[in-house]
Amino acid sequence: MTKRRGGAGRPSIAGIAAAAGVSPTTVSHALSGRRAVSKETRERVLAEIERQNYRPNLVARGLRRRQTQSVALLVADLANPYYPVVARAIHDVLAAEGYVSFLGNTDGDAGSERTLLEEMAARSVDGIIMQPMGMSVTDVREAVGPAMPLVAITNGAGDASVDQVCTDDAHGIAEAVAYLAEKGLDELGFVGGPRNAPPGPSRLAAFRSAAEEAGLTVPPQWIEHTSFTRDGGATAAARLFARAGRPRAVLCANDLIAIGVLDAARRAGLRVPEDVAVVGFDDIETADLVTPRLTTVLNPAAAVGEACARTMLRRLERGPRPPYERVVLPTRLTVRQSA
Amino acid sequence: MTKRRGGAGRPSIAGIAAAAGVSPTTVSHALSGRRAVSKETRERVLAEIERQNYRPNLVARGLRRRQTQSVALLVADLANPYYPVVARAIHDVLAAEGYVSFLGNTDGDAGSERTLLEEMAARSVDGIIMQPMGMSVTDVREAVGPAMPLVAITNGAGDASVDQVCTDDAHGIAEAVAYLAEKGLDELGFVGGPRNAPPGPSRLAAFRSAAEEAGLTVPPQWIEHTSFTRDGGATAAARLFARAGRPRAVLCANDLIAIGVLDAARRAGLRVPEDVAVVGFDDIETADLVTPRLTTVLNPAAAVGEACARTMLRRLERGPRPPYERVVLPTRLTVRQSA
DNA sequence: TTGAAAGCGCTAACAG
DNA sequence: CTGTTAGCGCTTTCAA
Repeated sequence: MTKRRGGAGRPSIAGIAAAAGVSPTTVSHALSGRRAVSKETRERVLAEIERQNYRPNLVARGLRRRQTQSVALLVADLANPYYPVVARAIHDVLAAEGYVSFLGNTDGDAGSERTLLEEMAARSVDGIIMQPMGMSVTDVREAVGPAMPLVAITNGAGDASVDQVCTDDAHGIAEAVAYLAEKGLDELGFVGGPRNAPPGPSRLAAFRSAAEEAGLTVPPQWIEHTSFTRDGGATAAARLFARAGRPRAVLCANDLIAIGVLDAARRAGLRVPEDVAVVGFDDIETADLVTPRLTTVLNPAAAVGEACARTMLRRLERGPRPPYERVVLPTRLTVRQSA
Repeated sequence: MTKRRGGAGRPSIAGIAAAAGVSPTTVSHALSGRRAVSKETRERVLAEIERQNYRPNLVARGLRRRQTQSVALLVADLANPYYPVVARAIHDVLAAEGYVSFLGNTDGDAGSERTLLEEMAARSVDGIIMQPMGMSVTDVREAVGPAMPLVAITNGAGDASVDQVCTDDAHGIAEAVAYLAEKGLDELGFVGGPRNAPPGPSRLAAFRSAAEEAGLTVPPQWIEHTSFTRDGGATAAARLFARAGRPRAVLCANDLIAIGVLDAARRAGLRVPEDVAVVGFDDIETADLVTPRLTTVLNPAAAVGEACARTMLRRLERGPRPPYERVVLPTRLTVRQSA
């Protein structure tokens, strides 16, 4: 049924206007509703649009209107099961409001982050949602300029000129430490993420202060750093378990690491939780499927995504002026079997 | 450091041209290299670009060049762990070639698929990669017109005017059936996906013919249909296990379903694999983490993504003329504990 | 090696 | 209620 014009591509507004005997302006307004159009005219126009199967060229519209109805979503690693859930929630909320999403994978690397940020800015996206890993929130703001709507997924403090959605990681971690302490497991280790990439340091800091709060001392050799992966966790835990004297419980900066720790424990012949208790962070779907079922801190991924999208929509409506929002989402301990 | 122009937004090519004392044309060519520019002129232009921190407006460029260096990726459900892996691979390959990805979530629904397809076409993406679920491959081609580069992720036959990347599901399923038959497990059940959505029917068909090949008869009541989710699998398997007489082994149309079947078996007090063997499909990361570890057919997600991206790149280079490609990727049985 | 002019397809300002 | 004109920021003829 599709009608094609002479040699060129899709039908354009000019073709519709000519065929309907009106000006392009009128076609535009019949479509957008931004100006009154008489019923008969509108019907004639819409009929012609239907006949030619016309769809407005959104690139041209974007150039003219100076807004593209698009949002960039920059994540560290889409293959990490936490992000797809966030991404899906963001996508769904945004799509319902007529926005389309660009997806960018940064690998948590500052260089890639900067490149993608510039790329997206050059594409005139209406906003950017990202979890800065290599860059600081302030860096990000500087990179995209003061006018770009920006929602950062963070964890903890920071008050740059950016809207933030953050999870109260410290609360869940404190809950976990208190839970372990109460069980008499007062020799705690921690397998954290990379030394400098969020949310590694902040979760470690939360762990330290929770341990202190609980009156526990944590020897430095029981704190390991690794990547946010299963293999990373396994390797780090292998080091931990190889030492003379090992912790009775290990908290991990995310579930993938924790699953790796379970691997290492199995290989080292340690029973979980009898010989060593393991607590994860995130509560990805897999956490409930491993053996033993993973006790972990629930990080509400879908809620984070939804909050990001809604915060972005509000910002898009309000324009770039302060004040900036800060949405804090709770985390809480989910007790299963591993601790 | 960022320089901003008078009242408006980002610096434009005109501003650079004026400041460098050349025409916009020359700036454009200094940037694109599509025409020779004298060394001195180029350096002057580039210096000015640097000074003003100019980045070309890609929306304007896209309108003019009639290509946007963007590709749409339409998946059924990003939260299904299979897709993030595909998406990441696609993203990485495409990004390396200077393409950016739009992400769309269709929920496997024909309406959403059509809407997103039109949206992406209206945005003049250079190509679309999708796994059609509600729509047929032919429908998709019709919806976007003959000129749109299109790579479909499919499973099995079909030769519409579309490039296809498909996995040889039948092979892996045949392997699984043969493996079970050899073990003497000749009473087979199947928990398939939705009746009409790919890859449900094709995997069921593959199962049927493999069973026939192996000389096994499969009673109709041992074939269940459900959604591609853990809950769906659990519900379907509960029905299966509630019947008088149940299969000795159950093949599933994907791993999520299989994990649901494990749930149901546990609830029904059935041991896996002793009372009932379970085989999944996809080999998502979780398959190796559940208890018992899931025997499943490996569906090479990252390879699928990479093949999609490379096929798209070739198509982008060659233009819309036939012939169309068909890349077939192997699947194979991965034996663990559940069967 | 460079520039002027035209125009991608749309919408907004202005005018009636 | 409708049309004319101008131009978003870029690239591409065409001409020098």
